[in-house]
Amino acid sequence: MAEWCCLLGSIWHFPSKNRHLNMESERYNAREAEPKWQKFWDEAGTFLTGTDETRPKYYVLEMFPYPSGRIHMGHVRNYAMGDVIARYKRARGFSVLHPMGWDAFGMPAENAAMQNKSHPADWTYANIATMRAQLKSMGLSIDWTREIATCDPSYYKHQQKLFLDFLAAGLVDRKQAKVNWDPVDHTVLANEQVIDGRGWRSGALVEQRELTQWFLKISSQAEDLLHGLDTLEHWPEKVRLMQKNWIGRSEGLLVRFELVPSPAIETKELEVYTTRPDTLFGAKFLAIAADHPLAQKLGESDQQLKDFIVDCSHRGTSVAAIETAEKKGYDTGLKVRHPFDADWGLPVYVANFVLMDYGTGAIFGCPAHDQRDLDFANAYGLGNQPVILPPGADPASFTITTEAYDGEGTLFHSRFLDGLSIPEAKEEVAKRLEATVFDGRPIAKRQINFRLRDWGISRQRYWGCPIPIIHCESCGVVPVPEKDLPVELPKDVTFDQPGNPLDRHPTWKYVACPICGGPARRETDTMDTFVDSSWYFLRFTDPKDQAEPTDASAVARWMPVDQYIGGIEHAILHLLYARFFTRAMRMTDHADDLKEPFTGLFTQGMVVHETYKAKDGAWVAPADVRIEQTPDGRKAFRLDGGTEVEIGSIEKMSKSKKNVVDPDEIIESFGADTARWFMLSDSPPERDVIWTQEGAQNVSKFLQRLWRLTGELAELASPPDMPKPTVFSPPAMELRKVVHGALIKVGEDLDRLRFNRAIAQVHDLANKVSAAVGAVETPEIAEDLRFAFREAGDIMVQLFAPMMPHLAEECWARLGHKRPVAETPWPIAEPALVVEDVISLPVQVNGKKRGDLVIDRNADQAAIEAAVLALDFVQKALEGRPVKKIIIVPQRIVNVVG
RNA sequence: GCGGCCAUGGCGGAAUUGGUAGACGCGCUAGCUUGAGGUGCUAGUGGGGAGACCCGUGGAGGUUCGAGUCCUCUUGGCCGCACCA
Repeated sequence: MAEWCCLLGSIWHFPSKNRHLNMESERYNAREAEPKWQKFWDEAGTFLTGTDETRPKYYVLEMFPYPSGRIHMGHVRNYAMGDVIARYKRARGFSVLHPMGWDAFGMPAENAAMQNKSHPADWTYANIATMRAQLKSMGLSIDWTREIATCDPSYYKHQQKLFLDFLAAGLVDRKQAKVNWDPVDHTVLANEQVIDGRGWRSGALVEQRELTQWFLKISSQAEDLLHGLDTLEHWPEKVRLMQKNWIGRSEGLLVRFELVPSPAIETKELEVYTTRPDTLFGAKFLAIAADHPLAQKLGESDQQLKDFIVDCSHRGTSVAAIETAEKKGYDTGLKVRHPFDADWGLPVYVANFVLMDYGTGAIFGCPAHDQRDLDFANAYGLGNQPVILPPGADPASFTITTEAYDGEGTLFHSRFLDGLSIPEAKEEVAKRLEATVFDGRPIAKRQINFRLRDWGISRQRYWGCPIPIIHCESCGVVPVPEKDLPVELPKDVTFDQPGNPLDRHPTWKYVACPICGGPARRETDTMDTFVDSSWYFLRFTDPKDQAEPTDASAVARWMPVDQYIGGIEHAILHLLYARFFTRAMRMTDHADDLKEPFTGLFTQGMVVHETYKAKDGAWVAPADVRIEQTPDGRKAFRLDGGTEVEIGSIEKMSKSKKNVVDPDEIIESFGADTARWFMLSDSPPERDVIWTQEGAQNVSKFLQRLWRLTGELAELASPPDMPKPTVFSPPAMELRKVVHGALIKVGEDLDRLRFNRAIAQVHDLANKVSAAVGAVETPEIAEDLRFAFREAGDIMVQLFAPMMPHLAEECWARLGHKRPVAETPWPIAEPALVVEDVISLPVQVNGKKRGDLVIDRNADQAAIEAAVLALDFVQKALEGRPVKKIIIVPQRIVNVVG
């Protein structure tokens, strides 16, 4: 063989001779290998949750899916990311918790039941079975023994217990409230579920209705939820900011204005909330919301006002309506006295821009320093009086016409406040008004306000967690005794009419009162499904516990979640509710001393795909399209008929535009490893990734290349257990440096979730290892080089194992290992290998690179300076100018200034 | 309207966080191999120039020995909130 090689020496420029044979004889067959290894891991229990308490724990969690029927590419990306982390951390020596469950309650199951005349439970569990099989075909390192479904009584039983404990702890409220009523779904929606005035699911225009509802008092935790954000350093800044704005804390003053007595009204005062008490001397009017009690009262005897109020309630909630909404008001004829001057009367208007559900539903208007107030004042000729003088402005000439000034400045035209800064003036006004008594109480009170409202959880639906309450005619609202939990959903329900099947069930809702035994009925509302997902991550720490929702020691062991991964669409709702639940569960002794549920949060981008449109305007699915590279660029043709279709814009995968690809088909044709690798390569994980058929093919080619390269390495490598030689020849040393360099970089990248970079490193490593293999001229190579090839093969496989676990196992076995790579510790880099004795320093002259200086790594400043000045390209670039300065950044760069 | 993010070759994107711009991949070009079903390999590939070199990170300034990175202004795109007093 060696002789033959020498005879045909030139052939070694094409080391592919071997490769070619490998390629023909043995392609990697994902379709066979993937199920084989999935079965192996499953039977070996490789991914059961680590029980070794001496190891540090790592809890990695992807947002659990709604069982809609089939997984989509977004799931593939989400779970591929989580799985890479889980596998990597496991290899790094952590005890890993990586569970999976189902967010299984919700309206689509009821909609499906209506359409198919089936039961929501049947539909849901069938979907779960399908999707579980699909997820398993991805080769995820999940501990399936911890699987939970929120629609299972063994789960919601504990949720009912939590509700009762929250109730006892004063964290639950039942009150009449104006709610968003979805007339299509026949249910109440949270504010957050109303988008542009429409139901987030049905798209129907939402109506306002007064209903008695159950609320979780999330606003009681507003301050803590806000402060907690500061501790969440490993959350995206964007999400923290969104939550901060959502909570919407403001510091202000409640001020009671004395009403000038009028025959129309008995009320003596009008209370407003303001964050700008400093501008009180710029006040020109008061305004109240159309649904303010005072406005309602006045409207009873004033038809014009009544008409105006009705007009306000019809105010559109669409984006366009708000943008074009004019400031409108109605003068009530009432007057209030200025708190600092009883002779100063201010008119009271009903105004369409004042909101009843914020503050007190009443404001004082200072037109000069608030744009809305100015627009209003200009419309009704109320004038304006500037009281804040911008820095450097002339007090004699400073006026406001159409633009309010809300910046920094000094008080003027404000009597005793003149000359103060805004904060000083706020303080002074607060102090004085707190000391002023009207009608037996201070006229003003400091108050912190939040935009965050309590969380209404009542839903008039069947497929949700029943609220464990019984309404008794004599005892009132009675909690279901704990021994009677769970309150299970009745199975015999129909969906042939709109509304809540529980409410019209013939027997289920009629029960005896647990207290008096008298006739009573069950609460027929069920919980918002966001409740289900607000504590599932805690349940995962001990999912089989029959007695309690959680176990303190399990919570202590596993919580918080170290890395949580999901879509940005949950930035506010789910993540805020989960943070609230963590607090509420801690207060009711269900969450140990847990402060925050998720230490690290990562919001991944979407999977997008180009769209295809036929001549007749119909969308065409990618599966029905063939892409060709033509001299005129990429073109798309229908598979049936071959007519060309237009390649349209790249959009989020959606059924309506048909630009979806089915994970099953991808896994069937390319394998899970290819799908996983594609999802992680090129695009940074937080950005959108564009799925293309060509891209998947390219990944598949690279996968085959890794397989062939591993085969070559297996032939060149020493046995797995060979001791490390003490001396290495230059080629062996070179290879080891490359391999250990890649090892360090991939580790850094995976630590920082930079999967795209880690993948680039694997590509680079494969290129370099390939070159080293190609440089071998004879199969009889020295032991030290054999060791280097052994190491190169092992480490290369381990580096891509988290991303392509099935291929990695197959390659690992091919390299002669008996134990699976999934159970092999991460390799340890030898840092000494990465340090060069001689380094190449880039040399700049006046900031422009002119060449490199090769010099001993430990050379001192003087030696470097001397060597740099001796370089001819430096002298040339200096063009005879004297050297003013030489900047040496150690190990980095040299800059000669001349 | 308010707040935030982003802008780098034909494309996706790197850039040790103020230190060699364009790693890696795609695409493209040339050649070799294979000869039929999703090949493989080698070389090249920011722009200009024959060349030493020059120009280049949306645009205009600035700070610095040195700026894709920091500051100011500006243009374009994306996202969140939306009359929250």
